Amino acid sequence: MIADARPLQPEFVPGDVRHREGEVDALTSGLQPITVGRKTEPVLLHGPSGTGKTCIARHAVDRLRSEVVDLDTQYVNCWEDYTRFKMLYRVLEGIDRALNVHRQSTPRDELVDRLRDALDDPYVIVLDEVDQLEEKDVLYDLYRTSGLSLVLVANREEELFSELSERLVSRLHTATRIRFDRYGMDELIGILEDRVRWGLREDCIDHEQLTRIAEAAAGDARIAIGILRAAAREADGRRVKKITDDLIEEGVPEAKAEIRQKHVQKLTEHQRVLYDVIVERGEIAPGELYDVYCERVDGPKSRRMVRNHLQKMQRYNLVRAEGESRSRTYSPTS
DNA sequence: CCTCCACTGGAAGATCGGGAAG
DNA sequence: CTTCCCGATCTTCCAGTGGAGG
Repeated sequence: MIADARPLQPEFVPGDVRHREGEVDALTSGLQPITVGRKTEPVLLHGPSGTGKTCIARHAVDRLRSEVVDLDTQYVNCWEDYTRFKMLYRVLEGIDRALNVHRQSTPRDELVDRLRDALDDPYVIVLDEVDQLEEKDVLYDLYRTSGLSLVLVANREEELFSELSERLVSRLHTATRIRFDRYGMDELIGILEDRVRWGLREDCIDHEQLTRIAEAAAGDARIAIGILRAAAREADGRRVKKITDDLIEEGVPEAKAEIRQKHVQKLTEHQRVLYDVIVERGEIAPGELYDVYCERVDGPKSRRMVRNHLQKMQRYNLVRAEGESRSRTYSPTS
């Protein structure tokens, strides 16, 4: 059934992006100055997840690189590299200047200095999930670096700006902002059709089934593709030739579980224990959660640290917190 | 209404680990 | 070798919040 698995992968960037022509044009013209060797004002892409922000950022940058000689580019996911140090390290990696910085004990601004010294060619950085950055001020350091062009990707614009310092907000005022809305049904089906054509053998899925997937995905292309991938994989496993409604129905929770599983793997031992307890109990009060956690673990951390862990798991969308202060309970996200 | 107290999240400072400088 | 430095992690302290119960 699966002829080519790549178009079904979440990271896949199609050579030609569907239904986002306007956004692509806006981004391309925002990056226009680079083609004549100048740096650009930052471009901010914002909108819900699965609306193509990352995809289009990568697509536009790829295309730019084919037009401009000596253009350096780098993609950084700030969810994974969320500290100042890690993020800057990745940025330096993009121009091969990360060598010899394997140490953490690099003087505070050495990384920024090194970046400024090293830049002679124009450099475009895509900062994905930029709202996950712990220390947003590092954006200001990047902003002030000449020759550096920033493409920022965030879920919610207002939330991002509320966490930025005064000077950054005023700087980013001039930024090109491009808003992404959820895909409509027809758009989502169109995206799925492409992936089916590129990735699956012919006639293994009908328009009706694609419609079902699009419905279940609620405008989120990443989930839609995830469902398609899960269903196709399962069909291969069972050696059937067609994707049926049953397979899609099973694919829905699997696609969501897959995203969750990725995050669970990144948890530390202590975080994992907390997560397991919350999943077992379904819903649990903070005090009880802490008691159970202490019983299960050698050398339990302080309550405060546990709260940090719980916050992190909320960011990862693994755990939901409901209520304030005394009435707070934690539960797993379904 | 008032008081109690479990709970939250910010701030400050202690501690650890690893690499650099002396 | 020791000392210093830095980021990461963790603890301690605390003001603020809001439900429970006089």
